[in-house]
Amino acid sequence: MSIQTRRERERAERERLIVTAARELAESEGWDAVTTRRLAEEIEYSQPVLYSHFKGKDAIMAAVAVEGFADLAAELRAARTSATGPRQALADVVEAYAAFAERRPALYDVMFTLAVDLPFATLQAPEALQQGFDELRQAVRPFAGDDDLEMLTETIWSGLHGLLTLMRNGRLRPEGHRQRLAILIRRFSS
Amino acid sequence: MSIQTRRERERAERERLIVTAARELAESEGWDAVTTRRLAEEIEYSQPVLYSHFKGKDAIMAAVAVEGFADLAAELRAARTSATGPRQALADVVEAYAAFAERRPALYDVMFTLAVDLPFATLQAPEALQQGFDELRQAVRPFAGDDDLEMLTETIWSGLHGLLTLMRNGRLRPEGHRQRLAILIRRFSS
DNA sequence: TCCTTTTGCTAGCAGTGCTAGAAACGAGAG
DNA sequence: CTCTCGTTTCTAGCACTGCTAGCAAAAGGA
Repeated sequence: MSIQTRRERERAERERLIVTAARELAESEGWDAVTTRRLAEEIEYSQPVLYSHFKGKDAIMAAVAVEGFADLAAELRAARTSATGPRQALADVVEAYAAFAERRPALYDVMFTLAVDLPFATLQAPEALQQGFDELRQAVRPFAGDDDLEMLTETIWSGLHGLLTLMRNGRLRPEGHRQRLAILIRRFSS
Repeated sequence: MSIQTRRERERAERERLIVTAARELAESEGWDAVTTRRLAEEIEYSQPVLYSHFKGKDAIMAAVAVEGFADLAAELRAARTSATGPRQALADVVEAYAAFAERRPALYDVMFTLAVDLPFATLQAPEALQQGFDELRQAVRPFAGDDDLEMLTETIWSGLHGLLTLMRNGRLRPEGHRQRLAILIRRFSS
């Protein structure tokens, strides 16, 4: 029994090692630099070891994304709960979301832009993702008016996501970034 | 002189052939299927011929994108000019934009999502792109209010883009799609 | 007809994700 | 302490990617 559990523990540790290495490599050099060979070298094992833990590279990326959802949810929660008043809460949550996307672009990409095989807008979605969305929903609630809260939250989220991705891909001028964010918030909080 | 011009004409024709083949292949089987070998086979020339026309695969994709900008601009213009009244014009332009993105996802991706080496939010941007953006700007103008028209247009565009990309990547439930679009328009046209 | 220049091809490089089959390792039995 | 049997891990390789050097063929001019 003891030997078995030790092995399982070591296996779990190595799995975490893989996910962490993938995330760090992606964040420092971009996802293009995350090759199976490079990753294997980083964890000091040979390539096929990766495939004994994950079905393929996509599965590793998905695991990184799930890790990211937890981080994002925590930061959104902190922003919302420390704000004074509903108007400030919405602004702060939006600000925290934008800051996360700008500070960790590679992580953000795998969470929301790249095609990974994960359930999203369903009950099977990762719990951390649902918690993160819930933070945004709570911040939006006071401004829902006649609109359906779920739909409104999704729409604001989309607007935010669009602003951030178009900015980072060079489709929008950086100068207007903050002003556009302000317009988005103002139009959705009245 | 005549021989020279004939050669140039034939070269230009072949260049169009490459771009068209790339676009059609991408639209029918996705960008993953657009490999240089596959493309070469499609145009019935060998691989290196592609590199005598374009610097690399990215340049071919950029050329496809530019073609797409012209198509989109035409559709937006048609939508705007045939609408009755400013409110309808904005709704129709948004609708036309969404329809374009949904009908031609691969083309839309290379235009607005994938990283291609093209100037965007500057005077050096492709003319068709600027014309397309101008259609949206004209439709937004009546609703600018105190907001800067340019910024407001960019913000609406981003919202639209976010809704469409998150939808297509499975991050949003398809059921609410039209409702979310309606919320976006309503919040930005008052 | 011969020569020169342009044009397009064959073959190959270094890299990718992924996998089959061999080798090394570790745990228990004698 | 040694041997055997299952796991675990590695080496080597496949089929593919974008891209390019250098040779062969075609075309135009003398």
